[in-house]
Amino acid sequence: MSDTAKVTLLRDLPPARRDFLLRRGVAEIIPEHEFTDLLNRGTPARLKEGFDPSSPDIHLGHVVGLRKLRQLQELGHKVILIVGNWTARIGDPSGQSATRPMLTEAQIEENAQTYMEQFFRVVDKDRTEVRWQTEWFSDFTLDTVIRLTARFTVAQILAREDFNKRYTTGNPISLCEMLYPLLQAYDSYAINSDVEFGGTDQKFNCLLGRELQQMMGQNAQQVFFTPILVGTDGKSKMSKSLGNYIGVAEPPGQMYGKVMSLDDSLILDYFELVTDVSDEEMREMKESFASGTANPMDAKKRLASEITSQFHGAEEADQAEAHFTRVHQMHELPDEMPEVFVTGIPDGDDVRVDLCRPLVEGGHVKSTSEFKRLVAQNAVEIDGNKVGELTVPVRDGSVVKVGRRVFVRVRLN
RNA sequence: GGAGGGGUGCCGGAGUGGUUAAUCGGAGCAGUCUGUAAAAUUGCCGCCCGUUGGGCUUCGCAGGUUCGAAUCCUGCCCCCUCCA
Repeated sequence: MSDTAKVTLLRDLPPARRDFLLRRGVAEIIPEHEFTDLLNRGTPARLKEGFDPSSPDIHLGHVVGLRKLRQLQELGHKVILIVGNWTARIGDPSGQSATRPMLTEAQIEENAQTYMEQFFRVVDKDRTEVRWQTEWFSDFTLDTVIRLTARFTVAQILAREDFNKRYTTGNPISLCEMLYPLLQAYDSYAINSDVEFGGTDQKFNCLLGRELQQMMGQNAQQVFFTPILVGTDGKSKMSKSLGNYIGVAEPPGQMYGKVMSLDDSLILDYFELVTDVSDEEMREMKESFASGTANPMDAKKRLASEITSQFHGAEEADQAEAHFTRVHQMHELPDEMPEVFVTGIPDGDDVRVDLCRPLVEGGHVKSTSEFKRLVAQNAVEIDGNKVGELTVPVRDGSVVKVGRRVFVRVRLN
């Protein structure tokens, strides 16, 4: 590990850039003056980010912090990615519903690989050190655990807001869960972290890391909090369990579409947290929305395009936009669509076919019942005409539209 | 160890013998409308069937009572609260 890598000092950056780094998409830096000192030190800082490989998908909510890591890497700093394969194995017992099945090592390994693949779509792999928790937790003895837990008090742990709320409302908290912040704190010690990154909801865990490091004779890490991104429901934090997320691995069309379905009120937040669009531009947008001189839809298309191109490149983003404009705004057919092969009974110029089975088998419709419902709801069109029955006349090349998003071209066998 | 409460569909949460495939809310899907896969509004929302009807499988698990059970009985598993 060499510290000889070139590091760009914070004070050498143009003020605008410095400001962008320290203000844009930042909730809080603790303590801020130490952080700026660190960035002026001239040697690579060790920036810690951890994850549990219990679920492999990264979404835009994570991206807020990952973008910061990336920006700091560009100055020459180093990211230490911690794979929480030990904490994931213990399993997070939160949630009153039945015991969560323990992940096998193979599953954890698989999740971790997927996660990292997605992680490195934002963060520079060459400036990242990947460390697995097993490195330090595997040979922990009961003795070590006791000595670790002896450093903290129940009151300290209960000070954490969510524990506190659960405790006072009589909801269960398992001992295991109380151990969780300690383990995360220990990670900071194990890798000698300079700064830990996380959303504001990680405040307690990260600050505990500071304390533990100090107790154990290390420099206390600083903590860099990024704001919580609101999910596609417009209300709650973006999270996988709530299903209100936009994943970084989603196909471009879907990603673009999901952004377009965001509530207008979220547009500026998203610009701020997950794009590089300048503050001035954002200010202009805000004014134009207020004065009614601009259509939020146009800003949202810009947003969707910015986000999509970050993960899929400009070309894919343009295609996604073209598709969106064409299909959802102009109500025309997409350029490309999957094909289904059918056989049917000749009927004049047409052929009568039962579309249900091929569509279900092709995965375009969930079930037969679902298809029937759709037909009954006037949601199925063939070549632009609504159909009200299950067996329908088609010809080779006919386009079947099911609902708003599914387009399929019919091929006769 | 003692006392009490509870396990319902993707989630939350009603329902305590029949008209309940199961109120309601959220999520999801669809129609209309539109400035967009926004908003609003209406409908759908277990699976299957040549389908204004029929079949099958659902209310922790396994049996039982009954013409009939998510609802009653027995056993088992799991969760929570309080006391110790």
